[in-house]
Amino acid sequence: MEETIATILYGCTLSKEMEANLPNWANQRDVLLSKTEEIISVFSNVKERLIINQQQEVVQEWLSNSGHQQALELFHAADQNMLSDHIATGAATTMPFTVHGLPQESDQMMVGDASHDSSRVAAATSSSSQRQRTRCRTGDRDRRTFRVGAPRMGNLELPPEDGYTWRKYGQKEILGSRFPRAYYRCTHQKLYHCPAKKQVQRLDNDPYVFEVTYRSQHTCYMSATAPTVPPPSVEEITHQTTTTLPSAPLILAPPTSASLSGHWLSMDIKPQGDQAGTSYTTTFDIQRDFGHGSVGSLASLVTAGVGGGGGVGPSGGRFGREVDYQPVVDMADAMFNSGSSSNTSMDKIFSTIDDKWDTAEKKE
DNA sequence: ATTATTTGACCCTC
DNA sequence: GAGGGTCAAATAAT
Repeated sequence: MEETIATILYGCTLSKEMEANLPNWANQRDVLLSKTEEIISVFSNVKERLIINQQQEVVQEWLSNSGHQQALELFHAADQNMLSDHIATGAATTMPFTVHGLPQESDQMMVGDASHDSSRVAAATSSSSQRQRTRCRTGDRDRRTFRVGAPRMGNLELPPEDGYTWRKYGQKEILGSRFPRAYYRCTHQKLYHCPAKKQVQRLDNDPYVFEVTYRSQHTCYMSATAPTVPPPSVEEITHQTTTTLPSAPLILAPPTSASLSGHWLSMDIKPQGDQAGTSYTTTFDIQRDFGHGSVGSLASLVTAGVGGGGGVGPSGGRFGREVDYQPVVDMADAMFNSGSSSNTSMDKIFSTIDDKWDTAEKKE
């Protein structure tokens, strides 16, 4: 932990250096890019360390408390990339932690039609054998479906956060499902024309599991509410998405620090439109990010707008009012995973940017 | 006053 | 026409 703190302090030093030299560097894009990437790198490192610690603690605590020998085996299996077998045999039911990761394109690619997704989901969530109609709406082409565990304590209605702020715009009873389906869109839809949406539905046969379907990509990388480490919760490990174009490139890859910083530095936040025709089916298993390997997957996924496996609900919302964008604050915010974004010196530095954005927004 | 949620109605696709 | 998805007015929370 000491090493982590030291890394944080180093990152703070770099940030202060940037703050102090900002007037000089303002016109030196390359320098800004370089420095920003350095800072991002440092804080990404910090974040990974923290995530590792948290996940390990949660897993160990749960295992020690529950005495689930099967889960213990599962955990080790995950560590050895053997989880698919467990899932296939039904062993992987619930795990008290959230695991996000990148699907491997080679992992059990399933050829399917996006339009069949809802049918499949409905069929899976309904005990009845009622056959659902196939649909293929325009927006169905970019869908990624995850199963996310609901918290076992507290408000069972709310799956864990996924780091984004969503605004609920609808709810509908679904034929053959006991529970209604909730529809969410990105809170920043207006500001950034962010097309991201998600649907959340509780499984019929397991009310503790939500099926979350993400549609379209986030174009608002600078979330006002920074990506957060989901609380310890049960998360279905099977992730399923559908594809009409098996050869379509996966867009689940997390943004590189360069790509992210590119967005952040340039403030070039433009609608990227739907990734038309890029929906896909991928079934993949728990990621092997515990204790080793690439641990930044969670943060990366969330940051990338991929919808890293879960979360629902009126996050932000009335419990966390939307704030004006403070790009660099958010950047640091995201890196720190804090969610608070005020009272920093960065505010002053970028207040002009805020003003400009506010003005632009009011013009609309 | 502002922003989010709820919910019935409407639209779109099959 | 059926059913899923979205809109938008009403309502609630802050």
